[in-house]
Amino acid sequence: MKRKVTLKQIAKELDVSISTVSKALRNSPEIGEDTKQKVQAFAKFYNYKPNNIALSLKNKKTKTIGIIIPEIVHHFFATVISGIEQVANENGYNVIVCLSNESFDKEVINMEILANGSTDGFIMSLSKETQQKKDFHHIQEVINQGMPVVMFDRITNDVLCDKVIIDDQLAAYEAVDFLVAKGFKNIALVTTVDYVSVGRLRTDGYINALNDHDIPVHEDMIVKIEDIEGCASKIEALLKDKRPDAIFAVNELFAVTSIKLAAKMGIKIPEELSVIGFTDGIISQFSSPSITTVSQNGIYMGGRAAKMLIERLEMEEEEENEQYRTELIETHLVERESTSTM
Amino acid sequence: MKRKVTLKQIAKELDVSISTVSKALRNSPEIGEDTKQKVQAFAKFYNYKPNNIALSLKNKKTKTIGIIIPEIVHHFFATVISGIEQVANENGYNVIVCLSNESFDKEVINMEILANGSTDGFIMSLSKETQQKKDFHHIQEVINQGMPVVMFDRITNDVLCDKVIIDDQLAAYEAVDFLVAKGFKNIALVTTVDYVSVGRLRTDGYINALNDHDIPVHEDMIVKIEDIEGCASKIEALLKDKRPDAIFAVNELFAVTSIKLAAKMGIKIPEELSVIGFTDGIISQFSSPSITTVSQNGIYMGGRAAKMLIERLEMEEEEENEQYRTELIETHLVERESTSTM
DNA sequence: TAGGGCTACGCAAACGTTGGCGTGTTGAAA
DNA sequence: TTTCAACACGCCAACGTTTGCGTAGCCCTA
Repeated sequence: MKRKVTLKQIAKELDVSISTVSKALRNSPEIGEDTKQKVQAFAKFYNYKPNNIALSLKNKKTKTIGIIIPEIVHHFFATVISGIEQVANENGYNVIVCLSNESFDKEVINMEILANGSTDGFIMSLSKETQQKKDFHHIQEVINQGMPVVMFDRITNDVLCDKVIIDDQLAAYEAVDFLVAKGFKNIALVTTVDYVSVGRLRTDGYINALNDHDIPVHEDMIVKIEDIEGCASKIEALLKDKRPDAIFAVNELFAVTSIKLAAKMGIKIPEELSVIGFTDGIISQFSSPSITTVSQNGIYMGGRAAKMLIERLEMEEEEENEQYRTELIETHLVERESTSTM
Repeated sequence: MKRKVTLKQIAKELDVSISTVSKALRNSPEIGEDTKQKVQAFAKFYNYKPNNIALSLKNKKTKTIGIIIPEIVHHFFATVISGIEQVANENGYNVIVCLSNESFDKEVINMEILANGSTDGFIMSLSKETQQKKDFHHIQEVINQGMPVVMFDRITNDVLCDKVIIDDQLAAYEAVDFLVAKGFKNIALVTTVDYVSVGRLRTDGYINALNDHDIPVHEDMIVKIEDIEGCASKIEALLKDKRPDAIFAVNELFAVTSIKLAAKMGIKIPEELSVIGFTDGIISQFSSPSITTVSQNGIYMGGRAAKMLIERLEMEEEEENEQYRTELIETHLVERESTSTM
């Protein structure tokens, strides 16, 4: 077992000083040709690679991005990570991933740990609990310490930083508009509880769309789901009691669950019920019928977030007052089998 | 913007030495009561937290686990990460995730970068290209340097290290056995090309099961898929030409694709065709009909891998010769709607 | 009053790097 | 022969932390 070789060992072996080795390896003109040759050959032979930790300590840069998301077993978040990782890698950064599991406390702890030198900045999406508590001191603190933060998808306006989001309200509006254009009047909404920012916005879009088309908004056509466990019964009740001719669901899971329940009740899709989901993930593609959905390009979103963070990290001091940006990612409707073509 | 406070700053402010501050904060009996009080109060006020990088450098421990997987937009891998992250966190470790995108070169580069001090050990699943090239020098090198490696799912026997796998062959055998027990004779296999280790093993299980039941194995009932693009046409040909009464697919995607294609061709599922998949993911649960599948508990698998790695990391020197283990994770068949109940 | 022991602290090394600056040696020009 | 530049290298500090060991000051005892 040969441990990693250090500058010191090379120096000792070659009977020169540590700094000579360092400079020789970095091709400094200070060092003579033959010494350089000797050092470089030796280093190559022993496969010398500088120690990242030592470099981080010296440079006060870790070349690492901290990602904090609610969960990873979720297609959208996985795609975002994928996008971040790609752009990060292209720019010489690594990513360290922490999951909050929708818990405020875990989010805080993770941030604090990573903020103590492990990362140069953060890309994050808020946990449900954090959105509910509206307590963002941990994020503010990190920003105050001079670490840039980029928030995506589940964001808050209470913290000033770069953000990457889709126009949730507009996207929802367009989805509902699409349904209205098809002639549906009895459009139900399956959404999350209000404190989830994206849920709230999508709900607003739904309401606005109906209002603009002079379709009355019935509260009992709106189902707000707290957690996935109890979702079936609520949707079932909606289908039975209200008999909507279309459903707009704010995520894939709600959409596919609606479809499955409807199928079980003998409601034909899309003939008797059209369904539109949100987030173009695996489920929408492979469910039968496949689901018409508002596509949200996670890879692109992650890539943009990474780009924004890295730009800020590599900004010169003088530019540092550049103000924060909020980037809107475009969405589009992917038409599939769950909406009728009438 | 108040930057992080260091021991040195506290020392200066309080007019004591750095080591006094350090010892006071760690409650050393060497330091007088009142000095301790003063230092601790000051540190708390300024929210002092030791710098992880400096600690890593000093202790030669990063408390970080490197994860290298082919891709993250893949339910199974996401669940494994989730399991790793959880156990890692419980033990004070963070995880740094790198994606190989099925590329040998990226796998090598990622490992080399992380091995230069960024992580204490690795948990990995091989990229397709690596399995094909059978070149594992990068892994061997890391192990030689004294960093433990735990491989999961896509492993190789050419490298000695801890491993966590399911008994792919047995699981496949049982799935096919299940189909045979239902009376099917015309059982097709949709699998990967042979160099993917798990694909190969599952194929072997299929063949063994048929052999044991004296059912002839027809090569043309076996479809080997290289990449997902061309998969539809091959499966379509199989369905049309061979008219199998059951299909065993080595992953979710192949299973759901088979089902969708069959449905398009008017083949009723499960009445005319039963399908069993592998990996109990989102797709199997939400597809219609939902898919009977061999469940592979990714969370548990990741947790076990993390546990094995951490145990080895925290092993005393003297125990270090403990030999490598390969842990088998149990699978079980989840019966759903895609297999007939006859 | 000298010696011993204890308390409470500081010094310095170490982890692995980098880079500014100081310096010994050489050779050539004056 | 003296002087000076250029070259080639080493020293040292710094990044932030921990910890073994040295020691100044004090009190107590013989």
